[in-house]
Amino acid sequence: MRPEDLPEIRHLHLFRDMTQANFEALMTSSYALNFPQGLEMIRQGDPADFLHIVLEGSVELFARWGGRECTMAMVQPVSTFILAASIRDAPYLMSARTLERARIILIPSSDLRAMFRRDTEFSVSVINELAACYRSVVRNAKTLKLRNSRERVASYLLRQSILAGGVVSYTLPVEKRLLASYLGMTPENLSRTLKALEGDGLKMDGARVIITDRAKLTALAQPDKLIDGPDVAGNENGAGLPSTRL
Amino acid sequence: MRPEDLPEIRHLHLFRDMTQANFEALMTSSYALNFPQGLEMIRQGDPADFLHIVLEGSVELFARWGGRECTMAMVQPVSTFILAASIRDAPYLMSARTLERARIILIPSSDLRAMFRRDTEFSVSVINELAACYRSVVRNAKTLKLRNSRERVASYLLRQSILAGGVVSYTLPVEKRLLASYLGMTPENLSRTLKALEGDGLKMDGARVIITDRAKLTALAQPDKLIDGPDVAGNENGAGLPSTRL
DNA sequence: TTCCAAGGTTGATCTGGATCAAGTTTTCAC
DNA sequence: GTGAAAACTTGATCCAGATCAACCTTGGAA
Repeated sequence: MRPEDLPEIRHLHLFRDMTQANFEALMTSSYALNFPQGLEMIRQGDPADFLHIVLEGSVELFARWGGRECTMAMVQPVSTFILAASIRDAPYLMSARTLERARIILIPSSDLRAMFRRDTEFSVSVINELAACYRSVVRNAKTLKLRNSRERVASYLLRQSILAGGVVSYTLPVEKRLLASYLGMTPENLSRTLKALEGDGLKMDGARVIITDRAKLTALAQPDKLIDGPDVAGNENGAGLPSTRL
Repeated sequence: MRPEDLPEIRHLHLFRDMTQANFEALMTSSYALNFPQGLEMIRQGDPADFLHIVLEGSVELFARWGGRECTMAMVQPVSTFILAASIRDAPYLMSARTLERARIILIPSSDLRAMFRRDTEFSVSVINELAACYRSVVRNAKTLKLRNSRERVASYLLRQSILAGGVVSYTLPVEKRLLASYLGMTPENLSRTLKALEGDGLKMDGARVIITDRAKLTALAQPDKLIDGPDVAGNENGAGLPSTRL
């Protein structure tokens, strides 16, 4: 691991409050790996031997069943992922692959489990982190069950604009095919939906999003604190399924 | 609270490992309530002032958005629910109503948060519980995104049969309209789907499920450890979204 | 610079599941 | 027991979104 990696990790909510000694202990048993683009570094079903942290690049969490596959989340730096599996010493429920060249920290799950028995502040951080992850997936499930695809697209685009600081225009952080899968629809349908949203306050130019009439788009998306966030408690971004940042 | 309530609560994984003194402290600030059927005791968006435990009866967790509503989980005794919201001191993401007359324990969230700073074993239990809840919702999301409604119905019915001990015949634990909403479909569609599954190893008689050809039904449902469980680690049943027990 | 593969769009068609509208059965309050 | 409301079923129809197929666009790699 590079020395400059440490402050970035230490800055995460998960590791912020533990003692320096314990943090260093955890880091000495950890190591960093550089993965090429498109590498599947976690296969669902495998034992969760490591907690992962993305330092650079980005990662897709996805699920397979039978021949089908769907995107469950995209993880951007700096964030942890698959915390729950490491903690329960259980098989990964999702697979992970790099979306681009990525630098990943691996922390042995067993060290993690030993640590939160030793460091109370760390265990409190883990609790907060897990609770935040849980709420994040619940929000996700709510969107899937309560909204149709046009509403999911509109609320996603608005949320991204807000996360970027309320900007009127921004570039999609991920490929459209990936976004489509995340939103539970086909690429074709996303393409058509984006086009249909012109006239409802949206304009697309390639991967560029332009909100031409925020009021109109908002009326359609009906954003909701309890689905689109933000969560009240300071969640930061060390989350497993950061739907709000996707 | 009645004295006979205590052992039942103490038996939950969440409270099993804390010291007796701390358990008693937590219980003295808690109280029990009896709710009539159909009462909405939690409204999404309200502050999560209490952790809830169902001792008797059953509870539906559901979500609303705009005019729509959907069932997110059903909670059977003895289980906790809305743990994550209490811990984060955040608004409930879901509403809850009694499905029948129910006896509920309320534990003040603030006491809960204070307690896991004092009792390490308890904080470990909370961590395990939250991780289990998280994985439970992820499984749920996987079913919703990867399976069509027929597959969701078939795998649900098989899972129930297995949870009941691999029985060939059992009674649905909940009303069909509720089950339909939980499975993300309309009552009409559930009704038709159940009928269509006759000939694939299933026979319905009112609320009674009869598995006439397990192999055939299994081939159709393609049950998967990573969706339908059980989880490897001993999860018991003190979970927030116990999809495996619904 | 050119070429090719992958991503994206567009159109035509199909279909799973929703919706609407009657019935029928069950449940439960009186 | 009886009546009324709620749950459930069944049929007819509709539509959102999937699928299939063709084409265009973009971004690297040689």
